[in-house]
Amino acid sequence: MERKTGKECTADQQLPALGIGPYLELMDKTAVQDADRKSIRMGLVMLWLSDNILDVMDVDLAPFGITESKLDMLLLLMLHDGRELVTPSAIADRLGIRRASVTALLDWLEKRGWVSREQSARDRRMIHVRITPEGRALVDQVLPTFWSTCASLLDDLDAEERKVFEKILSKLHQSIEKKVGVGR
Amino acid sequence: MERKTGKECTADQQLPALGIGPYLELMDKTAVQDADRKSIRMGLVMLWLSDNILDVMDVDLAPFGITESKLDMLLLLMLHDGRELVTPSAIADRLGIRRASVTALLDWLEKRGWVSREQSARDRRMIHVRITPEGRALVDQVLPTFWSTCASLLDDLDAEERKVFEKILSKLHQSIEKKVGVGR
DNA sequence: CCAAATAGTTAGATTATCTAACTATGACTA
DNA sequence: TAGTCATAGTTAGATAATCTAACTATTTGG
Repeated sequence: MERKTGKECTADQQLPALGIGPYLELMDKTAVQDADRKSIRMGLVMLWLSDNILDVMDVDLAPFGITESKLDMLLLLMLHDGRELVTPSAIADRLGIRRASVTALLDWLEKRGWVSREQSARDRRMIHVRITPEGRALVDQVLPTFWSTCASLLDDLDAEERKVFEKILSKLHQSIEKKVGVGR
Repeated sequence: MERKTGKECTADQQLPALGIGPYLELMDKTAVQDADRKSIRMGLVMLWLSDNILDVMDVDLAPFGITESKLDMLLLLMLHDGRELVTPSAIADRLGIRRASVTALLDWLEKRGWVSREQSARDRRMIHVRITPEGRALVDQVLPTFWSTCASLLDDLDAEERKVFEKILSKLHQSIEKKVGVGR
């Protein structure tokens, strides 16, 4: 909980946010019903973990010159390649972002030659987006790291813990899906 | 796993990223050792949860016109108020961000009257940052929501599950702390 | 045939970061 | 004490990932 002081931070990367300590301290001062304390404490850890897990992935992907959002898009294209024609609108739907954001992402990926755009002949408003061989090569290169980073999140859990955690995770998944799903 | 299609997304808020489904599909196509599959799958869920947990908190804080980063800073100031003089450098250290970023955050908070800056008399290079009564009022107003959002993350877990999850969380906490701690 | 819907882009904004360079100021040393 | 070095904070300028609103084609349906 205590931050190491001393040596100056020289990182050239994004660093995670405030630890949990200060929050716990504040919670103890705040009038919170005793029964809730444990849940809150666990929620705080989950929040902290969330920040830092994303950070770990960011850092691991960085050497490949790609971010999670962009990898998401490439994977999506890879998955549909050959099978279906993918349009920016469809991508926006799938990724849950706006069409304008997709345009920006595609511009970036296209500039690097990882995706290509082609106007549809049937409906000239539409664009077909495809991953290029270079894009595919990049993904092939990144995936092993991606998988191993995913798996490494559980490194310190033993077999028994993994077993129970699996069930808990799936409950949490559903639970959060319900929450974020509201209003859509 | 499957996205609801149909109704157009009309949200005026940030939406979470690609679900897990596409990743699982890709994993199955990729040459991954069978033993790892389960860990990877769980890691993927953790990644998804991370994105979405932060999102839930963002959404819950939004009505107060504040974000987690800014709340972090206010809480830090609140905690030290009266006890210690807090400088931007110290804040940067505590939050793990650069001094320049602290300047930006403070500018924003100061503009709204939630913090104040005052030059130190003893060392005129230094600035003392304080939370204002208005800032304190804001925090008092936000905290109940913050706590309840934290606690609500565990809503769907029963007593038994919470008990085991607590241990798992603390292991994960340590484990990730070790990872992000490397190189600092 | 024309109005309305749809697809994609552009323009401009926000949030949260970063690095590098700059301005004071203080501290130590020759 | 003058000169150099270190420290504190800010500024300037960049990037990433988003958003909204307005715009341009193009298609569709009455």
